[in-house]
Amino acid sequence: MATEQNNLPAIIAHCKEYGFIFPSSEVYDGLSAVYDYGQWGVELKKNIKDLWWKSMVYMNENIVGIDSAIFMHPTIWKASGHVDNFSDPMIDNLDSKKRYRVDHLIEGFVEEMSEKGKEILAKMDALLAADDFAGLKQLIVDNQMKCAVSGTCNWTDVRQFNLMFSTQVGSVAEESDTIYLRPETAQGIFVNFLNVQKTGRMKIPFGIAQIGKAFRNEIVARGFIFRMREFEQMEMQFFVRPGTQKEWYEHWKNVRMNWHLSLFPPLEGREAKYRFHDHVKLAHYADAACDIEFDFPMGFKELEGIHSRTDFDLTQHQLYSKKKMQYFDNDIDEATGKPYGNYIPYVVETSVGLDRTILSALAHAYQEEDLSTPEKQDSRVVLKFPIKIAPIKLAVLPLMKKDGLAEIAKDLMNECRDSFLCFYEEKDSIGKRYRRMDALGTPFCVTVDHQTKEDGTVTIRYRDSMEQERVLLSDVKGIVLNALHK
RNA sequence: GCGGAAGUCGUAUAGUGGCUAUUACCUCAGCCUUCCAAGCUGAUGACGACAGUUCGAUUCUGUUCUUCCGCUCCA
Repeated sequence: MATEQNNLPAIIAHCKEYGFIFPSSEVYDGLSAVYDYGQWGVELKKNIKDLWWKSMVYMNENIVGIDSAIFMHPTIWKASGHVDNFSDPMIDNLDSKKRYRVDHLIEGFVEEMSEKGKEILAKMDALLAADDFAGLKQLIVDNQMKCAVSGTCNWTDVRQFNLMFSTQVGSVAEESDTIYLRPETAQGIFVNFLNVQKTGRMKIPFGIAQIGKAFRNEIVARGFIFRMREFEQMEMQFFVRPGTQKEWYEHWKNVRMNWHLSLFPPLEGREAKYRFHDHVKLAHYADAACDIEFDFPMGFKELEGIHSRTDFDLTQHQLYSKKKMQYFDNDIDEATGKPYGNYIPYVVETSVGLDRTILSALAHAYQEEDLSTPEKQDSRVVLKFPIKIAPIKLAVLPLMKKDGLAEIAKDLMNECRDSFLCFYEEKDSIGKRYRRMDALGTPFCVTVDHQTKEDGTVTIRYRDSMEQERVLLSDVKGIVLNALHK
């Protein structure tokens, strides 16, 4: 359980005030559950993306990346099951305010019936197939199906909630021209499975990684950037020989958990911020699934999903596209002494929400520290980002504008700027500038003073400890690079 | 989508059916100072939006948008 208070409102305000994340279209009152990344948020996002990409693609010779289009052939979403599963007719009870999936309500109703039940189910299937919502409501009312909570038959009309955004391609608005914005990035990998396997001469087991936007028309989108209508996923589909999926599933569970832990190691004396949550009820495509959950300000919530998707997706695409999705495995099966031969690979998926990872980083890093002494009340807000994801790595601050200190500082900026993002500031007192950098999460500040002109040293000040030490001006770039690559 | 609550400068706040809408921090310009939010002078900037009632609405009413809390949903 989270023992700290929910500081999400403070984080949201901080993100806006310091240029990390703004409500989208704010001058027009905003757009529900859509946010824009500002000048520092975009750096944070980019750094996290790079870390993930490096750990998945660069560190594994059998994993390559792609970037597939957001627009895809409409049949893909029929094959994947999204057209059917994403658009269930729903009905609300007006007294209890409970919402039901119509098919669940009716199936629950007929559960204890025999002959009459089958009759009703047959009717329901026919009505569902015909998209006859009025008929479905009539069926519910005629049979006096009651809400389990309120016990009444006071129902709204049957409504359909399609969680996929649609748009038109081409000038003629016929149904065949309706395409969907992808609700997940995975299908872009599955439909390119053979392209990548063949052109990359990939041998199983191998993986395809992708970072990209996906869109879901959520009925309820809440929790700042936790659940947005437009969001970004970082995911990898790992293709394996059937029968080995279990061990690969366990392998990726561990690898992915360790990635999160390496980014945010557990603080001493504190409970772990991450945990696994195994799915008991599995989705239609999976034979094993779990979430990596993070202790967000609003409690433990899903950050990443690890799913063993079997051969469901590739089989479906083979069925709908009428193209073979199989792989020829030359390795020798010890049981038979012959090659494994043709098969449709099984898939283990790791899929992490980029925006959620950003929120987890913010939640982890955001701290209000009391620095009061007996003489003076004082406090600071500091973002303790790991150096690798900090938007600005180094702030260069001349103690004052005069006496040529600014020139030395600017020379240092020019030396460092092609290696990492630097920030230059000469306004206000040095203490104020340090605190401003704390609020942005900048790990290092160096101050150029008069002594610099004499002996070529500067003060380096550390964000987390607030300690300062004297180092050679010529060493500064190396110190930052060293910390960055540790 | 349902129920509840709330929207005042960038942030946090005060207040009002009627005078130039309060204060602090922030931001900007200048002076002074120079190693952890110093000081002085000045400046920018807000009643979420649209209607209605009214001589007059930021204030009352309605609608709408957005946010938060709870439900619901979560392939």
